[in-house]
Amino acid sequence: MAHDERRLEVLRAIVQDFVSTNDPVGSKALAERHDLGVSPATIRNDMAVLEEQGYIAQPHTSAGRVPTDKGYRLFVDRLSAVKPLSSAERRAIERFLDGAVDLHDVLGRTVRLLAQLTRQVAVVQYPTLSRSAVRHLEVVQVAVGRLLLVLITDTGRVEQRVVDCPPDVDAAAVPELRALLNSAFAGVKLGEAGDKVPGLLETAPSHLRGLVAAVSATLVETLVEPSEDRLVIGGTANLARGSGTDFSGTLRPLLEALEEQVVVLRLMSEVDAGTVLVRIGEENAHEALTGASLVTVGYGSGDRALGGLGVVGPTRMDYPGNMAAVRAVARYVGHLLAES
Amino acid sequence: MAHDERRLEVLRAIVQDFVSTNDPVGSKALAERHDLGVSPATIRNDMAVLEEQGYIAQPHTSAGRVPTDKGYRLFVDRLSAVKPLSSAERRAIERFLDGAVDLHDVLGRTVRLLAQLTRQVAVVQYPTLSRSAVRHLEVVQVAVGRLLLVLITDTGRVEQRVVDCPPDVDAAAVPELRALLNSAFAGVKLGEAGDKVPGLLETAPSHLRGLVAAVSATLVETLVEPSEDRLVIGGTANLARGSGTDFSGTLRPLLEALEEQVVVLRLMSEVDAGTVLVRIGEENAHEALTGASLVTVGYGSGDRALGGLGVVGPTRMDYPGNMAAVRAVARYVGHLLAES
DNA sequence: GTCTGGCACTCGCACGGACAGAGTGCCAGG
DNA sequence: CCTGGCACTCTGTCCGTGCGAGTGCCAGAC
Repeated sequence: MAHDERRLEVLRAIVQDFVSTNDPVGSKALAERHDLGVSPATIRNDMAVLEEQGYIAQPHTSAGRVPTDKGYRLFVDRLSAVKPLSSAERRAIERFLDGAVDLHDVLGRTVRLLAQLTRQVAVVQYPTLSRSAVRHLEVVQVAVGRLLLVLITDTGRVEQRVVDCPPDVDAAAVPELRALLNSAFAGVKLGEAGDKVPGLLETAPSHLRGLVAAVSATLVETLVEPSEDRLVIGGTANLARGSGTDFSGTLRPLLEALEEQVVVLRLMSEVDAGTVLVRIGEENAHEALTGASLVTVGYGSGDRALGGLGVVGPTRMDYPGNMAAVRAVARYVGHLLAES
Repeated sequence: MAHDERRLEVLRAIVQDFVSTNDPVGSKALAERHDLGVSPATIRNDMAVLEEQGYIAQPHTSAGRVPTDKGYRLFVDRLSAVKPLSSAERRAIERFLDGAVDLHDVLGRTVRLLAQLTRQVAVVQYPTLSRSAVRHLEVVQVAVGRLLLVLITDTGRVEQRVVDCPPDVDAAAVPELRALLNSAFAGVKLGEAGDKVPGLLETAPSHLRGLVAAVSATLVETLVEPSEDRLVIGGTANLARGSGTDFSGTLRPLLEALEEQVVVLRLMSEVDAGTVLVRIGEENAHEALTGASLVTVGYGSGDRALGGLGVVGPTRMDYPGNMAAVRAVARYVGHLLAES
């Protein structure tokens, strides 16, 4: 039936117009800006149906129509063509990310890049520790009875903890301990590090056993604990754009939720590498995100995602553009981390 | 002269009232809320003088008076009594900061704490590398022709860089290199690390010389470079407080300046440990900060400041309270870093 | 059956005048 | 030198009006 076809076309036009102008869009303007081949009156009929179905709504009786969350959802699922990035954007990605000196730098650049490309708030998660593997463990005696444990993962992440130990540990024990830990944990995914501890304790020479137990405990407790995952956030200035028409009263809770991190981290934990996930308005369980949309994707080379990244913005956002940007950046970051 | 005395009292009252209510304050309200012992008419005369001297201004002909930047300056310099923290606040500081597991955690907690105590945007600088001393240098071979250099400072900061090296480096060279670097750099302030390089190169055995040169170069270039200093920012949600009366149109540039970091870092570099520095409105050279005030102080035990911390807020802020909070937190953080 | 043009209707919003309130400056008297 | 009183100014607000945008519906055309 050609009707449904055109009705969807109308919805698409409404979304596009509203996203670019931020004004409720009326039948007349629609007919002028898009050549749908029909008159405003016909469009009005279609709009009435779309409204009845819950895809659009009018803020006031005599204003134009605005897409609802449900309308955006349909748009994202069925109506938006994949928008290829411009070559300028591709070049910007390379220029921005090449030359990063360490993981912190990579993620910092990534978040700035994403914020700039999408003009939204960008969020990048550190590679999840539990999915990273141990590249190296370093032990340094920093004082009597005090060891510093440094963990370096294959994703370039470096974490350190101070471990208290008996004061009678002599200098020779440290290299021994280091060797022991590395042979036990090197290459092991951190999520599975806990399983290695019993075996390690058995094979450890008796004079080191207490030490190994203490260090392993710290390793598993404070480093593998996934709640420790970090987030880098940037581009919050973009929230204050558009003279505050979006997020008029909800800006503060949103900023709070972003700083809290825990909400966003939970959402990030659901991402898959390769599949861009879009959450629109009310679809977000958390109240502060009710008026916002998230576009997220996992990054990481190969199988499982190392972490997530994405953007947060008003429901009135350029979904195709943001999805394309997020996907492209994630892909590039994945490659970057794989080579290092 | 009793006149000047009372005039300053009036200014103090104006600042206090305006800070707490955010309404231009008139002579009548002043006479009611503070017992200055004189009538509104007399206060009006004083206010006229204060206005002529540039300490206060009226936004509209028939509105109350508002302190100018100059007025705040006088208030901060001469009129504000040091406000001791409540015991609840002291306890909050301890509760918040104790139990931090590493430097990142300490600074993260600090920024949240400051933001919460002052209800402003909080800013904490990582300990400046150039003033930190090397505690330990670690070298790990992560691949053929690729070394990972990890630097641990006495302030608990950990930085790492990848160094390319000739592919023929054998496994035995790594511990040798590590020992060499540590004996040369341990305890050395990073700002002076560059001076040690020539001596190190001379004493190094010839088969390691190339390697040592490459590693030292990376160390000095990318780690000592002070521009690399980092900032932690929190509490930006507080900017959106007060229904946006402060920072109405200037919110965005301010957020951008904060994210840019470089502006704030420059200001931070001027701090002294122990002396709280207040910069008010137009006193800030950078345009985006023109409508804001900064309260900063250096932290660090003993002589020179390791880094700075402080808050950013509207010129209409509780200076005594924020100064007290900033000072107390800095002192506590200084102790915390000294023990670790 | 479907689309189209026309028409009456409903609101929101911008404009403008009136009004009340707050605050000031000034002046004369204590 | 302070005080009470008074006239003046200005802003913010409220209300009524007119305009424009947009809709819904209906009868007629293809």
